[in-house]
Amino acid sequence: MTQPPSTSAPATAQDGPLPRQRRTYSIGELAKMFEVTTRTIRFYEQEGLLAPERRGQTRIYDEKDRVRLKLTLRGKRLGFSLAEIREVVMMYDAMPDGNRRQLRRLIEILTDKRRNLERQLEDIRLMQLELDDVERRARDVLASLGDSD
Amino acid sequence: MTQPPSTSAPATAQDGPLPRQRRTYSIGELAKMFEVTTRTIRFYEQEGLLAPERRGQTRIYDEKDRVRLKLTLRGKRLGFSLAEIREVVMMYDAMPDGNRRQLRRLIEILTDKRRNLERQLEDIRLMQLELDDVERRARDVLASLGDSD
DNA sequence: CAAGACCTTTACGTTAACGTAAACCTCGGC
DNA sequence: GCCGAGGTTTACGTTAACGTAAAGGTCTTG
Repeated sequence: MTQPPSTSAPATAQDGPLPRQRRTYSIGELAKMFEVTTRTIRFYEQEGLLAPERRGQTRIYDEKDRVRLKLTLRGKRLGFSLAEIREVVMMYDAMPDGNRRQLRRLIEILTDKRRNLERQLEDIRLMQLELDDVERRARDVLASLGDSD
Repeated sequence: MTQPPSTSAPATAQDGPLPRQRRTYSIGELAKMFEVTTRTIRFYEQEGLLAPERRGQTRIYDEKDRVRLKLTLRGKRLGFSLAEIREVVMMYDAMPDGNRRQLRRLIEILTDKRRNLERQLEDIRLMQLELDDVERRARDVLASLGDSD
């Protein structure tokens, strides 16, 4: 790295409503932090999951962006598509001035996701049992191999 | 369906080692059973995850095949690739006459998968908290909307 | 024997989620 | 002044996991 990890300019006295820790990040920093490529991060922006500020051409990410990315990647690990993730994220953002219909729709989606997670929990439980079984057998065979081969 | 659900011919007296329930399935039956297309099932075979017998041209699936398919689909729901699933499945099959190196490798893979599952468990827990939070906020906003709108 | 219902193979099409390459800008340090 | 480490856009390539015809075989039921 050529520059020290980017921090914003020290807050002056008359700054806004106490921006407690106004740390910012470059795209490269985030990439290393989450072990993804910069391409991935730019792609997520293109897909409407991130919207960093710009200093000239350069993207500047703040805390909110970092959290977004974290949640996005977590969703991915759970097998959600970017479209699904965006659906929730965008509705969350639009929530304050959402109308009844939108809010009910959001709650509906959330319920659905939750059902999904419950099923995954069960799947994991079953899968763990399977793995236990396979490993036990493998160890048995290994032991029975004794000192031959 | 034109034919009744396929069952094998009634076992004759001198049959093998007591095939307790020798039920068989057509590709269409399995497809309905698991809510996938026949294309998917044929694709899994092509990828080396299934190997049904043939009666002429037609595929005949037995209990073992059905379980395989079930496990495969469960793996998919957990975000495993077909390649990963095949890796475990094939090693499992090759286990009895596997050498030490293969067995150790299998156990290694299993440990890795298990780590994966643990992480998913944590991800799910966190994701559930997020969803709870979002839903709570949504309900708050909805309530605050009172009778307006 | 014709119509369905089911099966088969072959093969090209599609989508999501990036990878990869080219060509360029820009800043700080030697 | 230029070099290297970062950043940028544009655009074509790739992979997994199927979807979607098209063209044909087999059986049974009216």
